[in-house]
Amino acid sequence: MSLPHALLTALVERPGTGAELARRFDRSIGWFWRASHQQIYRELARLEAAKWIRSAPVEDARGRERSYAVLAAGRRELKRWIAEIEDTPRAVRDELMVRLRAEAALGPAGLEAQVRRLIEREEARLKLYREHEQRAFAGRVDTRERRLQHLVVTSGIRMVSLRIEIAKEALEILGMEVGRDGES
Amino acid sequence: MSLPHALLTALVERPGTGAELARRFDRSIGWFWRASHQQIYRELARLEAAKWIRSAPVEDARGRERSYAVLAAGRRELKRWIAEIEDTPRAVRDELMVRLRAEAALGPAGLEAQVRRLIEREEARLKLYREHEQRAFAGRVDTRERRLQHLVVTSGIRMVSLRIEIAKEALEILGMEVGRDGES
DNA sequence: CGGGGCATGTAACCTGTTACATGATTAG
DNA sequence: CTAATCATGTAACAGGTTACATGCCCCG
Repeated sequence: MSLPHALLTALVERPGTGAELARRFDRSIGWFWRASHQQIYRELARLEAAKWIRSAPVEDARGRERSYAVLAAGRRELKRWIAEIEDTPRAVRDELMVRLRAEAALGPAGLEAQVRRLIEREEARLKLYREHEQRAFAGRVDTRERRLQHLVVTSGIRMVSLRIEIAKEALEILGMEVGRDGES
Repeated sequence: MSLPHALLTALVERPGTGAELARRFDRSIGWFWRASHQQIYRELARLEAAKWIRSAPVEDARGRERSYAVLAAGRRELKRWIAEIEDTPRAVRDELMVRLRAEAALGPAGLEAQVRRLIEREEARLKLYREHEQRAFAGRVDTRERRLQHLVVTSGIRMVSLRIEIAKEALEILGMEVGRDGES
C-alpha cells in the first residue's frame, strides 16, 4: 500500500494543505497514484497521529486551513519504505482489456464508441503530460534528482502513448465484419 | 467495477468450477484483472443470486465441486456492460513510480536492489506471456474474434516490455553518484 | 447580506486482502 | 492409515468510493 508514502513524498517535496495536495495529486503525483480528497484527509490524520507529519493552521487563512510538513520520523519511514521488499506483485486493472475479451466472446456489442471516447480522453491526458514535461524540464535534466523526476514524467507519457496505440488497433479490429478475414 | 464481468466473460468462454476459474485467472484473464480465490467464490455466489449464472454439482466430483455456467440474463448483462459508458477514468497504481519519486526527493535509499528484483519478476512474466502467445495463436489469427483475443495478449506483452524498459533506465540513473552529471 | 464556492471533514458502503476452517481426496 | 493437498468457503479488517455536512470566505 503506497498512499501514505505518496503523501509523504509530496510533503517532502513541499509542505502544503490538504486541498493543495489534492490539487497536486491531480497534476502530477496522482498520475501514478490517484487519491480522492476524502482519502487524502483521512490519511493525513493518520500520518499526524503516527507523528510522521505535523500540521499548523495557515496564517491569514480563510477557514480552518492547515498546512502539513514532514517530521524526521516521517523521512525515516519513507526512506525505509523505498527499499522495502515489495512482495505483492501489484493488482493489475485494465477494463479495456476485459471489455475486448468480452466482445470477442459475445460478438459485436457496441464497444467501438466506447473505445473512441477512451482515445479522446487519453489523448487529452497525453497533451497535458507533454505540456507538463515542457514546462517543468525544458532542457534541464542534469542532476540525479532531476533525471529521476524526468523519468517518472516520460514514463507516464510512454505508458499513455502505448494505451492509445493499442486502443487504435482495437478500433480497426472492432470495425471488421464478423466472419470476414480482413486479409483481402 | 469489472470483476463480475471478467468472470462472466470467462464463463462464456467456457463453463467451469471456482477453482478452475481461479487457475484461469492466473493464466490469462487475470493478466488484466487479478482476483484471489476468495473474491472469486464470493462473486460467483453473487452472480448466482442475481440469476446471471447457475451452478450444478460436478458429476463424479471429489468433494463439493460445482460447475458454473452463464444464463441468458448473464449474457444480456455482459453485452450491456461492454457498451456502458466508463466515466471513472480508472485508478492508476504504479508503486515503482512512487518509489522513484520518493528516492528523488530523499536521495539514495537503496532502491536499486528493489528494481533489480522487479526486473527479474517482470522478465519471468514476459517469458510466460510469450509462451502463451505461441501456444495459443501460432500463426492462426484469422477471425475477428481471434484478432481481438490476440490483441489482448500482445498488449500484455507490450505493456510488460515497456515496464521492463523503464525499470532498466531507472537502474542506470540510480547507479549515478549524487551531484554528478553523468554526461562526462 | 445572500448565494456560491472552497477547505475540511463524516458516514455508509463496497471491494480487496489476510488468516483461518472444513471436508474430501490422493500419495506415500 | 496418516499426511499433504485441494476445493470451497468464513470472518475480520483495511483501503477506496460516494454522498452528504459544515463553516468560512468572497462576489455581487
